[in-house]
Amino acid sequence: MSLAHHFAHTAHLIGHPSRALMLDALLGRDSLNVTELAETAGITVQTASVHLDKLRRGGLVEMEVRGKNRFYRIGNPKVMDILQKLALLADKGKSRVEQPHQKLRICYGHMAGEMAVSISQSLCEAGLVVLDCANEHYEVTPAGTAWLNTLDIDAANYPPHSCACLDWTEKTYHIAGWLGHEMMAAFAVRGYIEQPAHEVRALRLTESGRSYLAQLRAQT
Amino acid sequence: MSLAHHFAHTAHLIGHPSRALMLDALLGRDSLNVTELAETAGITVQTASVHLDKLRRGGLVEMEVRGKNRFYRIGNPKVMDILQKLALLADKGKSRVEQPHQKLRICYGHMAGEMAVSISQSLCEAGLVVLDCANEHYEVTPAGTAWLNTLDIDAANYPPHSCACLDWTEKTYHIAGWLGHEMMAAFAVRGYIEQPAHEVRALRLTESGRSYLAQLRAQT
DNA sequence: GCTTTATTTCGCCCGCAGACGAAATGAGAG
DNA sequence: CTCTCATTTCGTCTGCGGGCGAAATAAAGC
Repeated sequence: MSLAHHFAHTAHLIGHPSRALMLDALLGRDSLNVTELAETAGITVQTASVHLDKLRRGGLVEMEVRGKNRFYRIGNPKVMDILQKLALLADKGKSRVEQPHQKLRICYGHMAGEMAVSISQSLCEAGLVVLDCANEHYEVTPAGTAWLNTLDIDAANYPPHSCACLDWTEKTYHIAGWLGHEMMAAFAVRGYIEQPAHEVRALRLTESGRSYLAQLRAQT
Repeated sequence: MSLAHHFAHTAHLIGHPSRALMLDALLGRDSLNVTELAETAGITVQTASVHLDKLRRGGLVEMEVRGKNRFYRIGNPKVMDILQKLALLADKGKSRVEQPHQKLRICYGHMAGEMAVSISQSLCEAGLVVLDCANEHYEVTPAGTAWLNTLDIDAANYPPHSCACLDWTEKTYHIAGWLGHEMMAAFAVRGYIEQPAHEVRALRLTESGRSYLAQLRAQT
């Protein structure tokens, strides 16, 4: 009576079309406000409001009041995990994705996961960026600026430092902010990383990406 | 549009009270027929029938026709996993169950998981049972029969061999069939194993159980 | 063949979750 | 203070999914 109640409640929250659409929208992005979420779900704001409140009390999303906006985000990595597993169960028999590569995940618009952490460390060791733990940001060195130019990224258009993000599972910092965003975009364009079909926030390092990083690390 | 649809559908199936109760009932036992499941969920047979059909098409349960009965069971270990994770999300903040002990799980009425595999291997090494891989069953040796007597189990009441079950995750055999069932019951009565509250098909080896097994292993 | 038992299909009813409009609250901006 | 924008609360309506009774199907026993 107790256990069934528990998982039934959570599943019921996820199982609703409108709520599912909002959760889906939150998977890729950092955080969205009520109006934006209502729009993506195709419902009015007041309906979205009660839905988000239920999701929040169910522990599926977190809310942060910023100004007159209320931003919602998926605060718990377990939620991502569950949504992914649920989706994989749905089309069983069709796509036979056995072990979803969770080594690279999109973390609030930048890259996260094991691979991203190791990438960040590689760049650190190569002297392209410097991690400032006290202020929780990365600073781009002159060598780093030059390197970014080879990726068609002009560091002059951005602040001199970019946010460092503490990964949930890895417990180490990795590059976030504008640098993380641009890096991910550049890597994706060049085919260094790709997003497998039917995967939530999962990225895969391609063969060319692997060799590129190896070459980068060798230049140190 | 696609991904949200997928996990929403599966979650919707789980999220219904009646269906959740039936899934819960299936978690502990091997397989149940429609009538039994309807009774545990507190609904009529015809309603349970359509629910079970939905669950089956959703890939959450499997059906086996045996005589005029149709037995349903949870065929996919991922489903157990998901139900457990969903339940853990539900009462987050209350019970702080961080790492559910999945080392011992009830597998279709017998014991499974790491611990069960190691128990089975211990009995093998102690010469109490002999694994026959070709026929996928365990044979009870004379020494094993004597040992079972100390657990108030009379091997004479049963066939000379008991099914061997290939564990999903462990990829090795462990004792199933009547022997697995009786062993689990005997161990539970003697307090060697216990079922933690709020846990799905999870068993914990108690202190006395640990020492009992150590003693058994030492007798070899 | 008929009977019994298990399950599914049909058909209808009903409650309530979810949807929106309107109004209230909250939180800047000027 | 007022105006505006974002969000929540209130009140109300409606669609549809889940529920059951009745009937159809299936499978075994006699």
